[in-house]
This record gives sequence, structure tokens and C-alpha cells, in this order.
Amino acid sequence: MARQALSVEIADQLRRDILRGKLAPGAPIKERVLAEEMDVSRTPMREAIRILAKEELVLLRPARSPIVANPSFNEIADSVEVLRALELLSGELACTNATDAEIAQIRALHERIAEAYDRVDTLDLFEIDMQFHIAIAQASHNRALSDTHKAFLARLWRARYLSAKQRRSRDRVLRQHGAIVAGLEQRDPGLVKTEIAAHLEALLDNIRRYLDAGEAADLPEPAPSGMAPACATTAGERSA
Amino acid sequence: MARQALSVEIADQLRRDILRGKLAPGAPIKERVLAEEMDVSRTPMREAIRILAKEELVLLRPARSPIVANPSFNEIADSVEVLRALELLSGELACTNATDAEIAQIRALHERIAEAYDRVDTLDLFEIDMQFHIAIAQASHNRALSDTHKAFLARLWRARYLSAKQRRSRDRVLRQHGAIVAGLEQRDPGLVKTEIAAHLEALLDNIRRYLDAGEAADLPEPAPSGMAPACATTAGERSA
DNA sequence: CAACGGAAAATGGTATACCAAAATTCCGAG
DNA sequence: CTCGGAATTTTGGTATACCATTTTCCGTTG
Repeated sequence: MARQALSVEIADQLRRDILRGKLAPGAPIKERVLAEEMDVSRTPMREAIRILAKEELVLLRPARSPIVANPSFNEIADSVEVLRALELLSGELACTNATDAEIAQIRALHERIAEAYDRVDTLDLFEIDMQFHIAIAQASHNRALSDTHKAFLARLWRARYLSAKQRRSRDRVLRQHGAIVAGLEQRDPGLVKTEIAAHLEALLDNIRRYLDAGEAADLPEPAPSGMAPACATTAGERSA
Repeated sequence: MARQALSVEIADQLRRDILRGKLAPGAPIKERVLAEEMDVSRTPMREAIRILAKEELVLLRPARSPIVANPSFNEIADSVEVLRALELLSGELACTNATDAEIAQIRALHERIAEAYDRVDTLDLFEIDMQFHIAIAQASHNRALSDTHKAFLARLWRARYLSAKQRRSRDRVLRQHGAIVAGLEQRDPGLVKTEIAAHLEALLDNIRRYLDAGEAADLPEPAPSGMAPACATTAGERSA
């Protein structure tokens, strides 16, 4: 028996396509078409779509094609607010529960980010950044917390990725990461929480700036109603 | 087109069965058998199981029957800790964002609980209690928050239900609910947060007490139908 | 008698066929 | 030329059949 792989694999692929922009926000997800393209049957494709729906990367509409989520800034801000609460709790718990080895690993990730910052592709850098934040959540030794935190990170993946792509805050990011690590090493919840809050505040600022710029420059391509043809276009681009 | 109903309906039914104890913690969920029993095909049954898995009411195991979740006290405590963070944020935001009408509705629910406390079935009372807490989260006007909060409430449904069934804390519950409502009416985040924290602290105490008593009295009743050996085995592994 | 091995049954994952509702298209009336 | 409605097409939901792996249990063997 294939170890529960196919639908998960499909979900991973779809997620990548969404984040890379191959499937634009607002574009419909036609399970039949995508299943054909990926050469799988509709059943695992359906499951994959459900997985992404649970991550809020796609929106399920009753009796309609699911569409790629296209959250407004306010919706993103709401998610960031929840993420902040989760990360603050993570930081606090990690100060108590993390092992020295875990903290050392978090520092290692921080240094890996610093070392790679100007060297690697944004997406790769972004992956390491995700690991950094996930590692902190896991250091809380609270599975419910780290899982939920991970889910929100996934949900905000696109927004965070677009923010990271700007690369306008190298120094700030590294400084804040460093401060968080230092706070963990000193087991100082206050310090950790302060820095995490500042970090997320800056993230939100970055996203706001990007969306403002994007609106002016037609970046977020709203695709509200007239995207029926856009659908075909996007689907066509997909195979390219 | 059936409005995406069947799998959701099945999920609701399964959830009820789980919470009512018809499907004991640790019992395997055989999609074929259950589909037969409910007279539906395996496809929507599968989806229903995934829905419940996402709520962490059932555990998906690779290449094995899913089983009804049987969280340890520590796992429940972890979830409650996250729930607390979510409810604290909800309360704080609700003080700023809630409309007067929403707060009035929350008060109405509180009074309905007080009125019904000694009159109705535990499960019914519990439903109203859920509505009360959900209403507060929704009053935050943060969809990501209220949705996540709702998910955790669902995840903790069984533990909270078992706690509520004891009915040992009528006065405390009503007093705390009243204080939360008062805090909202005064738009006093400090008061609201204090009371919510106390409320959840008490919940956790209640759950701990129940589980302690249950362990002594063999409460986690083994599976009713013929899957006794598998149930015992799995449950044993789980807690280990 | 216990331990091991293999055949058979059971089970979850996948593919496909069918159905009903919704969206779209197309034709005819005004 | 426009508008309305019916037929067609499209699409998601459901049922069922098939496959691969896992589990179970019995017979063999040391």
C-alpha cells in the first residue's frame, strides 16, 4: 500500500504551484483538469484540494470550483495577529521547556540564514526561515501549539514569501532573529516575546507596503468576476 | 447538485457518536463498515473521516484504520493552553471590536445558560455553552481567530463534555461567565482576560479531576462492538 | 509445544463510471 | 438588436470496482 502518499504529494505540488504563482490568486481549481494534467485520478486530487483548503490556501465554494485564495490585507493581518499570539506563547513556553540542544539548533538555523542570506534563492532562504520559526514553536514541547503554528505559517506562506522577496530588511531580520535566539539562550521570556512581537510587526509592515505597491502596479491581480477566461489562461500556463 | 452535504452530515453524525461514547476512544474507524452502517458509499465516509481528523477527533495512521483519538491529559492540557491564548486574544479584541448588539447577544446566551442549567440535558446545555464561547470569539471580528478557536473547541469537545457532565461547578461557571460578560460590557480587556484565564484554569482542573477519577474507576470504557482486541491494543500503545 | 512461514482475509488507497446541479450557450420571440 | 429561457455542457458529489499492502491465522517444522 502506498504510504498515504499520493494525495499529499499532489497537495505539495499544488501548494508549490500556488506559491510560485503558477496558479494565480482567484484562479479556479478544476479538479478534473488538474487531475488529468498530473496524471492522477480525481479521488486523490480531491483529497489534495481538501488539504489545501484546510490550510486556507484554496477556498471551497459550495457547488463551485474551488479557487486559489486571495486574502485581503485585513484578512492577512488577522492571521498575523493569531500567528503573533501563537508565537508569543511558543516563545514563552520554549524558554521553560526547550532543551539546550534545541536552542542550539535554533541558533544554528539562525546562523545558516545569516550565512545564506545574500547567497541563495529567495525560496530556499524562505524555507530555512520557516524552519527557524517552526523550530521555536516545536521547542515549546506543545504539539497542539506547534501544529497550529505551522498551519498558520503555511497559510501565510504566500504573503510572507512576497514580503521576503523584497529583501529590504536584511539587517532588521537578522538582528531580530539574533535577539530571539539570545533570549532563548538566556531563558528570558520577556525578551523573547518582545522581539517576536517586533518581528511580526515588521512582517506586517512589509506586507502592507508590498500590497500598497502592488495595488498601484497591478500586482495582486484581483480577478474578482471576469476571471472565467483567466481560468483557462492560467490552466494553460500550468502545463508550460 | 447536493450542496456538499453528505460528507459533512456524516462527519456530524460520527462526531456525535464519538462524543456520546458510541465510538470509544481508541476504537478503530473502519470506513467500509461505517459506510455500510450509515448506508453511504466509502467516498463521503472517507471525507468525513478526514474532517474529523482535521479536528483531531480521530487519528489517521498510515496504512491502518484511523482510530478515535484518546488524548492523554497532557495532550489535552496542551490544547487548553492554546485555547487559552486564543480566547485571551478574542476577549481583548472583542473589547475593541464587538458591537453592542453582539455583546447583548453574548449576555443573552449567558442568561440562557443560567436559566437552563438545571433544566436541560447536559449535551443541550453544552451546546449553548459552546455558542457562548464561540460568540465571544466571533465578536473579535477576526475570522482567522474565531475559526481556529472554534476548531480547538471542537477538538476539546469530548474533554469539555465529560467535564461538564460532572455538573460540579454550576456556581463558578455562571459567575465566571457573568464576569466575562460584564467585562465586555465595560470594554475592559483586563477584566475579561482575567476571567477567561480563570475559567479555563478551572476547566483544566475539572478535566484533571475527571481523568484521575476515571483511571481509578476504569472510565475510558472499551469499545462496545466486536473490535475489543484492536481497541485495547491501540489504546494501550497510545497512552504509552 | 513453541516458533516460524505462508496463504487467505481484511483494509485503506486509487481509478473510473454515473448523477445532479449549476453555468453557459444558443436560439427564438419581441 | 436585446432579452429570456431551454438545452447543452461543465463540474463537483457519489457509488463502485480494483489494487497493493497489511494483518491474521493456521499448518508445518524444529
